[in-house]
Amino acid sequence: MRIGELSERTGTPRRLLRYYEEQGLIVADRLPNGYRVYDASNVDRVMQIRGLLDAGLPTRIIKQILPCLNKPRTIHFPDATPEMLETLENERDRMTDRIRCLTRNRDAVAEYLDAVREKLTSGSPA
Amino acid sequence: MRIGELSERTGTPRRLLRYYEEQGLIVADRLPNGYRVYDASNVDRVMQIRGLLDAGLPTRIIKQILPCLNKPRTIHFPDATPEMLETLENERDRMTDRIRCLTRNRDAVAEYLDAVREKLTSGSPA
DNA sequence: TCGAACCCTCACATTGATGTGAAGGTCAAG
DNA sequence: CTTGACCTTCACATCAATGTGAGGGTTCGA
Repeated sequence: MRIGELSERTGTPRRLLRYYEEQGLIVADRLPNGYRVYDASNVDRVMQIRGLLDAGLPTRIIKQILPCLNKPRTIHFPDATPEMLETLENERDRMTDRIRCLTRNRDAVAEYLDAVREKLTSGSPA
Repeated sequence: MRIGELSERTGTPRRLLRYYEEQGLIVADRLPNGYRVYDASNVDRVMQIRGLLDAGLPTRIIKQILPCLNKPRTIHFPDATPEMLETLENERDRMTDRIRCLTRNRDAVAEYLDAVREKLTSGSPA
């Protein structure tokens, strides 16, 4: 598929697909005329990238951890340098922290919403 | 306390404390000479703001949800407009999505690290 | 052959969260 | 009174993730 279809399938502007490529997050083959071509695997890939971005990771980190997440079982250890492992461990811990923080605040918001809803249904009965 | 102490206690650059104030996330009293003064409650507040920011929420959303998270039990429903409630519900759901995504990826990273570690300890024994 | 719908690169603009520094006021201690 | 450590505002700089559009090629169907 070409960039337009990938864009539609992932809900991602073409501009960003090119940006992700520029940042080294995805690779695209080229047709003789220069058009980018993608296969189905790129859809998941882009989704994952978007998820990680939305989760707050910057592209330069995503670029580092992506290779580790690709082949779920065929993990080959490409270069696993000590620094890289350290980065990964730090990032894993940061993610855990984020999850905790997010969960705490999400629960607080949810609690508030529940309280409001209760108040509304009891306070001004239908 | 003045801005320097709050900065130290929260690990937040003064610049950002002023920025948060500018964005309406915190309020500061002023001494006659114009210096900002804070009380202890601001420490928690700032921590919470940082957590939410790090979780990926923009200041304009944080500004909206903060009033709901402040007085944990003394929830007063200041203005709880329908739009506001909708924003909150959307945000709660987005946070849930983020948590799911983050957790999935965190686990993948962790799994990778475990696999690498196992390989290392078995492959090249100490 | 023409137009529509693709695609390309290049490059400047914007937004949010920050860094950084200039120019200057305040205040306590030496 | 001066020095140093605070504080103030203002304003420009940066970085990542985006938007946007100009200028131009390709492909395909009417």
